[in-house]
Amino acid sequence: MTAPGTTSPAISSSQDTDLDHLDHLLTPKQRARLESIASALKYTCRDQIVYHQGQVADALYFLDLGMVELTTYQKSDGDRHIVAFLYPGDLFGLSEDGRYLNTVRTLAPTKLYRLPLDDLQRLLVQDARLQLLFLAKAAQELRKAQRQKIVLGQRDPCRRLASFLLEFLRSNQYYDPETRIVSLPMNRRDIADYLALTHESVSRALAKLETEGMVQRQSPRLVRLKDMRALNDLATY
Amino acid sequence: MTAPGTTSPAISSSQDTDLDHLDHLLTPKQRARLESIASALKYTCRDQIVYHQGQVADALYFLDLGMVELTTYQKSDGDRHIVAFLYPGDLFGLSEDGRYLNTVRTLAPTKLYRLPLDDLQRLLVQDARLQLLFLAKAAQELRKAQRQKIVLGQRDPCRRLASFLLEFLRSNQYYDPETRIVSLPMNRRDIADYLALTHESVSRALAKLETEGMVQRQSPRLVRLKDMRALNDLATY
DNA sequence: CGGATACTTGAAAAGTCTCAATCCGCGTGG
DNA sequence: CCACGCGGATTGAGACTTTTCAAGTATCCG
Repeated sequence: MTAPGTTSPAISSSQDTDLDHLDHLLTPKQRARLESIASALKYTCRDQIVYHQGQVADALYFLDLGMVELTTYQKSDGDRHIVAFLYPGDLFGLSEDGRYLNTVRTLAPTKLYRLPLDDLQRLLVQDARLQLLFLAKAAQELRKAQRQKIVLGQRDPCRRLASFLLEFLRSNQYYDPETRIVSLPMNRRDIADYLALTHESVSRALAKLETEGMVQRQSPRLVRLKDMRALNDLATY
Repeated sequence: MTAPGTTSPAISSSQDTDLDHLDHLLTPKQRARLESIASALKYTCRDQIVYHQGQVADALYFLDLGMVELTTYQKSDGDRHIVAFLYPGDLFGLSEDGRYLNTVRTLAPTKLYRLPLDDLQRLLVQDARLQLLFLAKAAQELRKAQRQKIVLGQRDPCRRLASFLLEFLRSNQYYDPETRIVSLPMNRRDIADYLALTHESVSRALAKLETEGMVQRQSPRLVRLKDMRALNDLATY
């Protein structure tokens, strides 16, 4: 990631990691400006709603700590789709016609910043370099969405699950490189709704990955990645 | 869509239509500036490559006329996925680590503008209001990707196909509101690679929609939308 | 008009989903 | 500290659907 002020195009910025919070790219002045319009929100427990799909959209949110899920509900209320799991450093608050497109729910204790849209727009018009960072964030989300679309295009549930597990490599909070154990912050149904499978299929896919020696289940929520290479091959094929 | 200079947040802009080309939102000065860095490209026939996945990314592209497809190839070369079909007014050129993520191919005679990244970045830093328009475009692409992800989550091929057909309502070039006929600019295999199906399944789904009275095939490439309401219900469910 | 390509349709195979029962882990309360 | 109970997770069998493989038909273009 390039610092603001360089000539490297923000639009083609490289992949971010957990540590690349927006903050680290800001000049002290930019940081102060953003803080002046931002309000910090803390959620001490999981399953809290940040906002609902269809509510009037008046702010953008910046995830600082924890994890949230973005879900979209179809007309028949039983049918939901988890659009994304967000990590620290991610931006959310996508809207259309002035209303939020998703419902945002916390999966863990979470800290985030709320940026009112009108204040933010004023700020971004004043500070074009700061705006470039937001443009880069948008590009990052676009890449993520595109990747996820390709994952959903795979027929084999094992491939989808492998891709899903490998997403956690970016996370410092839910993946321990020492033990190579992923600590899943969501249940099987959430994973299923994210990968467009049933929760039974998720279980079966995980069992298959285990019999093939790619992973090892310590407990339902703790999965050890045994053969990273094989998982990667399966995911990217 | 709001004109530049209003206080309505660009990030929450409403849905665009074919007519909402970037040009229409520009001040004469902005337009002149963009033109000064842009070079027009014309493709007189289909199946032309604009750029390949993996090439060094040095420009953003603006689609003015025609249609292009964005495809991503997996390691094994038989496996491809069509990420998006782009309409006039769409922006493309997404990259990661300085290289394009997709291969872009024309599906019809096409006119587009090439905007070199370094020139563009300079311009966007100078003109923060112009940059807001690009931010809005990025948000629009993000909405599109999210919708498409939900479509791929549907199991039923008929639903996916219904969503696909309804996407053409936005297009002035490939949909005629009078006769309600969609003129498909791509073959069954392209549709299949877009919807994550086989081309046989696309055929069968189309046949099923026809027996159920929702559409009528005039010829393989010409599909009349008979029951718009039913199609919509099927797609959005 | 002819050839090649694209499209449609059919039958068998493979896979996931549904429904159901069982198992496990975790928190609660005794 | 341990037993209990609840929700989540796993596993099994059958129904259903899509894919695969193959053949036939239509369409487009030279």
